[in-house]
Amino acid sequence: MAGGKAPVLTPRSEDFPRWYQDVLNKAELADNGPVRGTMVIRPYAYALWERMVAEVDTRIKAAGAENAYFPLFIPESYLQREAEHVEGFSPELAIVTVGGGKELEEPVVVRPTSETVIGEFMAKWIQSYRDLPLLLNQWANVVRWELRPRVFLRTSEFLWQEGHTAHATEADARDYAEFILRSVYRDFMVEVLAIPVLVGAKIAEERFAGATNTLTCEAMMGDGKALQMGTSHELGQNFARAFDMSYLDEHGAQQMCWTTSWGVSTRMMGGLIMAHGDDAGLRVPPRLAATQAVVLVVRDDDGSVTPAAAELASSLERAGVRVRLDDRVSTGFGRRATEWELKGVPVRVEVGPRDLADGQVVVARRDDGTKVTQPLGGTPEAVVALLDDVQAAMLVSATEARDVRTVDVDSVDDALEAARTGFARLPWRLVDAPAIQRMGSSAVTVRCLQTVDGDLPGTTPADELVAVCARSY
RNA sequence: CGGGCUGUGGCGCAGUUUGGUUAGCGCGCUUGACUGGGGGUCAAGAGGUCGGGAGUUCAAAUCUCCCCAGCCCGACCA
Repeated sequence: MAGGKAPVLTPRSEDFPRWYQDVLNKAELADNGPVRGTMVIRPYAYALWERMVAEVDTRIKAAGAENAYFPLFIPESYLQREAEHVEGFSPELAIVTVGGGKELEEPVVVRPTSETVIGEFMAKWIQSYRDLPLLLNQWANVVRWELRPRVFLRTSEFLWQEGHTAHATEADARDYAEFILRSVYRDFMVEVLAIPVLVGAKIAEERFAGATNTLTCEAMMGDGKALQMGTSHELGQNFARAFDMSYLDEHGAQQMCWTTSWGVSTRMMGGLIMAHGDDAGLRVPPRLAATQAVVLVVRDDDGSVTPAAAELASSLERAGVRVRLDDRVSTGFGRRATEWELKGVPVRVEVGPRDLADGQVVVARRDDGTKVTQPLGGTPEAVVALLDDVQAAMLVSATEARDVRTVDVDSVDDALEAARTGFARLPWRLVDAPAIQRMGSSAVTVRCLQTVDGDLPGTTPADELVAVCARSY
């Protein structure tokens, strides 16, 4: 009991990838699927994903986009209409050649992304400048055959949201791509996930296949590596030309559309785990949590504790808390406390006979592990307030953890050194082709370009930009 | 595609070199008792075509051959 008990998880500092695997298993988040590279998302993790979907979907709708659904199967010929697009995606395509027992005349591709099908239909729907902008989104699964899969971070099939828009002008398309990045993605990640993200532009080599500009939200994980959490692309007129998305303007002249696409995926689950997790497991920020508080019956010898705990859970629910009652008193207290910690439930309310006798409960917060006693009557208000505190504290600590590992440097050598443990901010003018080569051989890449004060490049001259360099997932 | 390694209850492994009776161990699971404020203790259980096939042998997890699957490193890719 005391002392020499094996840790619940492999410590993060000992073996980070192993720790990640342990969290997936012990917190009952996911399993590997039977086909290599696929994953099974278990109920607890799926509940978190549903919360992500709800929050992101609300923001997407506020940005004016409407949901629709396009087919899983795409004619192979569609992909081929945009040269860079097909070149970028062909190595990771899953292609169906047999259907209904017969060889297909034209193979169909399992969508790796839907620019092409959606482009085809947008072209059909857009006739006039009055049809613009056309703002669509779909929630779907996509398939990109992966050789080095990792659950949530890189799987052959994953769930995501892909937005596709068409605009009358380049400026309008650019503004919208930026708006999505800032007001949908960054806002969600910072406000709900409590993960501070850098916004920036990808360098040409890292752009989406077929894009003229790729914007990104980059987060730092607990081991100092970067994770691309979301992207928003300006597609210029590449897809508009390939699919003939054109319209008549107010002067009766034919014009070509400008399009964008943007997405976030189940990869965010991996980001959540690696940005907030600790040696006791996952830590879920309250605004995301499907279960914000668990009321834990410590023990119940005379049958009086469970009803009191249930009543407390009801009052928490009435106060707007997403709460769950754990009255499995036949399982040891320690076991259950550990389980909820592994799952990262932000607040745990412990109720036992001793507490009831004293007219109080013990309230434990997951983020920093502290416990306080609380008068029974005032618990709902206290928990509501505490959830806000936890949310704020998690963002602060994640931001501090990132900033401590972020260094301003002025040489490639120093950047390589700094990238061993975190992010290096290097003047972009110092990054020439040989420098990219050198960094690449150390698995370091330019994650994004930003202005000096951390904003999107916009029209800032290239030699005033900062390149954020890091190892990445 | 090249090199290396591994397949044994749900998970992690031992046993294979030197064939030998009912194939073990830890975790998990079931049942019960005692417990209970941080993975509690004890006891009794359930669960295995030893990756697949062929062969050698009185006898194969163990030796031989073929096949399959997975993992790691390299290459490639993002």
